[in-house]
Amino acid sequence: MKIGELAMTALTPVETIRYYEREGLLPKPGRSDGNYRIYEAQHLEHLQFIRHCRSLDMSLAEVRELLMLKNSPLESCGNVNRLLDEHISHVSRRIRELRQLEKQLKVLRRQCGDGGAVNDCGILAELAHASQDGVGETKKRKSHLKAVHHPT
Amino acid sequence: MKIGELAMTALTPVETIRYYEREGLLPKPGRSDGNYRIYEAQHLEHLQFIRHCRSLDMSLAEVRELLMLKNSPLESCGNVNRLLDEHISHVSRRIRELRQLEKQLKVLRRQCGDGGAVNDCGILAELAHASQDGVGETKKRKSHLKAVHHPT
DNA sequence: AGAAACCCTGTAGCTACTATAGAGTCAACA
DNA sequence: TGTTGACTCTATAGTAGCTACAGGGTTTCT
Repeated sequence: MKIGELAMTALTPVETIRYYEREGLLPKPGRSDGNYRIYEAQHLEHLQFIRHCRSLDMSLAEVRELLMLKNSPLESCGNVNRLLDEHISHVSRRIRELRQLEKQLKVLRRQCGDGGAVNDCGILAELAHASQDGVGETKKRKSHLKAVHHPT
Repeated sequence: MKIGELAMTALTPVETIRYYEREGLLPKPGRSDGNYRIYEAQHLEHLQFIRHCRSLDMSLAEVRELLMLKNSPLESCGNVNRLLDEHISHVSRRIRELRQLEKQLKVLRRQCGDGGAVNDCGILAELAHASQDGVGETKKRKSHLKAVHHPT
C-alpha cells in the first residue's frame, strides 16, 4: 500500500510517517517505479506499535529502546519492565507536581479583590513577589511528558 | 548591576535573561561604556514576576498578557481572573489525562509473565495491538504544560 | 603585563512533530 | 490526447522555551 493508505489505516499523518522513517524508527519501505513508498503489513504493525507507545506518552527514545528489545527475543523481559516502571514513575511524579501547582494557583486566584481596578489586584501584587519556589533549581530535571497548554 | 549579578539574584541563567529581552518580555536595559547591560531594581522585579509566572507553568504568551494588563492600571482585573481561571483549567485537565495514562500503564505493566524471554512478554504483545485510544484525533488540542520526561 | 572571569552577538541544538514550497506521478474523464 | 485533480516526493523552516556553543571584547585581579 502507499503512504496515504497507511496513514488512514494507522490514523497517523503522512508527514509523521515520513518523520519516523527519517528518525530510523520505521524501516524504509520499498519504492514503486514512480518512487512512491510501498508498505507491507509488517510496516503497519510496526507503526501501530509506535503509535500505541506514543499514546502512552512514551518518548521516541523510549520507543526506540522498546523496539530494540523487541528485536532481541532471547533476552529476558527485565529491561522491558524496567523501562515501563521508569516511565510510570515519570508520570506519577508529573502528577504530583501538577497537583502542587493547582493548589498554588487556586490560592493565588483567591487573592483578587474582585471587580476592582488592576492597580489593586491582589493577584498581580502576589506575582510580583519573588516566591522562588524552586525557580532556580538549576538542575531541575526535565520531563518528556506533554506540556499543559493548548495554543487554540 | 550587570547581568551576572541579576542572574544570581533572580536565580535565572544569564542566557535566559537575554532570551527574555529578545522576546520583548523584559525591557532593554541601559548599556555601560563597554556595552554591558546595566540593570536597575525595576528590572529585577520585572524578571521575578516573569519567573514566578513560569514557576506556575504559565506560557510566555500568558506572561506577556499579564504584563500588559499590569501596565494598564485602569482596567478592571476581570481579565487577570479569566487568564488565571483558564490556566487552572489547563492544569486540571492535564492532571486528569495523566491519571488516565497512569492507570493504563499499570494495567500494561501487569501483562508481563515475569522473568520469561522477550518472545513471551505480554507487554510487548499488548503494545503491538492497535489500541488506538484517541491516537488519531487529528485535532487533539495541545497543552503548553511541561512534558513528563527527564532526558537524564 | 598577563590571566581569569566576565560580557557581547549570533547561531545551532533540543522534542516530536507540522507546514509550507516546488516539483513529479498517476488515474480518470472529455 | 490533453488536462484536471488527487496523490506523492524532497527539502526546509517553524513551533516553545530555553541551552550551549563559537569567536570575539572588557574588566578585574595579581
